[in-house]
Formats: sequence, structure tokens, C-alpha cells
Amino acid sequence: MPELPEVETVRRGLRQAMEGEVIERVEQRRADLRFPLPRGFAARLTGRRVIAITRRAKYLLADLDDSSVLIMHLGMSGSFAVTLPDDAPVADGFAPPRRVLHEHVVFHMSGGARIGYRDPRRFGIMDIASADAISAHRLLADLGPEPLGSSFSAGCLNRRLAGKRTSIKAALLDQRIVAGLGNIYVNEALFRARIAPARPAHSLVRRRGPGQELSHLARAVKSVLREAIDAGGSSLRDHARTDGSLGYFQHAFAVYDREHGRCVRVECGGIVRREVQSGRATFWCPRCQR
DNA sequence: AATCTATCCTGTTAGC
DNA sequence: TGCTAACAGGATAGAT
Repeated sequence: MPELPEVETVRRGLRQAMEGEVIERVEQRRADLRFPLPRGFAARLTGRRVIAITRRAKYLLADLDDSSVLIMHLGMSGSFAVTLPDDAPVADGFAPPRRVLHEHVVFHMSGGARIGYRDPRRFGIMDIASADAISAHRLLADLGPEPLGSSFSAGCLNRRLAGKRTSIKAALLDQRIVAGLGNIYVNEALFRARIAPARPAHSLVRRRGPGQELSHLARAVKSVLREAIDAGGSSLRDHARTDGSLGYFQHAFAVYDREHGRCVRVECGGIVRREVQSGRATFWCPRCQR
């Protein structure tokens, strides 16, 4: 589920509960998620103080006080739930704590927070790496620029899309070109930029530097991600903030999951279409996206 | 080299 | 109501 805005929302929640605190205990309830958890996973984290929770693309990174880094990816269905000591249910004796289904890892923090990682489909990832080699880690090494960073721009797209014969939609989903977009936000950004998803990527490239289309596109990517972060992400099925509250950017979708809907540009009058493009649902307004 | 396809896994939902 | 099939926000190994 989670794309960059959802991961960023989760990061902000984890900061509250983890930064500056010591991981006092780790419960590991299965040996693997998408990949096997590293050897000695719980032992290597126990007693470590969390210096910072950062994000690279859709990866969450917990910098620890021994120069190691806990790398976490939510895959399609991963979520974190933070329970603070104050949240403890009043002892009325009628609500025994029910074991959460598909909760695979639990961190118990020195401040009393309980942080449960739940991931029904188990496409998520956890790994521990050394801080000095973090950007060379196999999961992070090939990632393109952060779309909200200063290195991502129309000029950057102009260079990276040159000669790409694949569709602009597939290109934006490629984490090597720009890192953090997924299916929802690619659809939304292309709508904002009024670019048809099936356009060959190279057809947007201009020899002498980025043209209007890529300028619009770079701006659209940034604006849709910023607005989604401000809304706490999009809650379709799995995504919730770490306190359980829902994001609400799904109400702002212009095209995603709006097949047969009227184009939100009222003067357009087009009808949103859905088509499967390289195996993924694509939504767009054929009238204003060209 | 670039680009597609199938696949990991489970839960939800659309359709019969 | 109950069953089955299709589909889901990701990423990648392997085929072409």
C-alpha cells in the first residue's frame, strides 16, 4: 500500500515513540517477511538507543547508537501501531488484549511505547546494516532522487527519461528514475500535469533542456506528494497513522479509482477511464491528458 | 541494455 | 447467503 506520503506519515509517528529511546525488548514472531530477517535480529537491536528515524524513498531507517541502521520497508500491507502506556485500557476486566493477527515484530521502548509491525502479505522488509555503508546497501543503492528533494527537477527528468521507450507511467514507477512514487501518485501526478500515461517517456524529453511538459510534471509530482503528506497519506485498506487515525488524501483523488467519474476539471467534461497498463490499473482523463 | 511477465502472500470485494 | 475469481498501494528475478 504505502507510497512515499504514507511512509513519511509513518515516519513522523515512529519518531515520537522511538527517537531518543532505547529498544528494551524485541519480539520476533516469524523468521521471515519478504526475506529472512537477519541473524540475531532481536539481539542486535536490544539495548540500542534510536538516534533518528529517517526515510529514503519508501524505506524507513532507524539510526542506532552503535552505528548500525535498522532498515524497514512496508511492502504492500505493512503498518506500525504505536501504543503508549497512557493508552492502556482501563481495567474493567472485560477486554482481554486480543492478539493482533499478522503482527510479526514488536518493539518495546524504554519510554513505555509498544510498537507493533503488522504485515498480512509479508511483502515488507527488515534488515540491519552498517551506517557507513548505508547508501551502498543493495536495497538502497539503485534508488533515484528523492522527489521532494532539490535534486529532483524537470532537468533531472529530462536527463533520466532520455531514450526511454517505455511509457511515462512505467518510468515514474521505476524507483531508479525517481524514488518513492507508486501507482496512486503516478496516476495523480500525470493527471495534474495533463500528460497521458501511455506516452512514451522519451516523447517528453527536449534536447535543449526540459520543456513545459516535464516542468509541469516535476511540479505535479512535488505538489501531489506534499498535499498527500499534509493529509496524512491515503487510507484505502491498510494505511493508518501509527496512532490508528486515518489519512484522508483519498478524498482528493482526481482520477485514481474514479473510473467512469466526471473529470474534476469541470470545464473539461471528460470521463475518467481505467485501463491495465503493464499489469497495473491506470486511471486518466483522455480528454485533458495528452 | 531495456523492458516486460510472473511471482511472492493474504484479505477484500465484485459477480455469479 | 455463499462461493469463486479477480484484484490490491511493491519490488524483483528471470525471460525476451
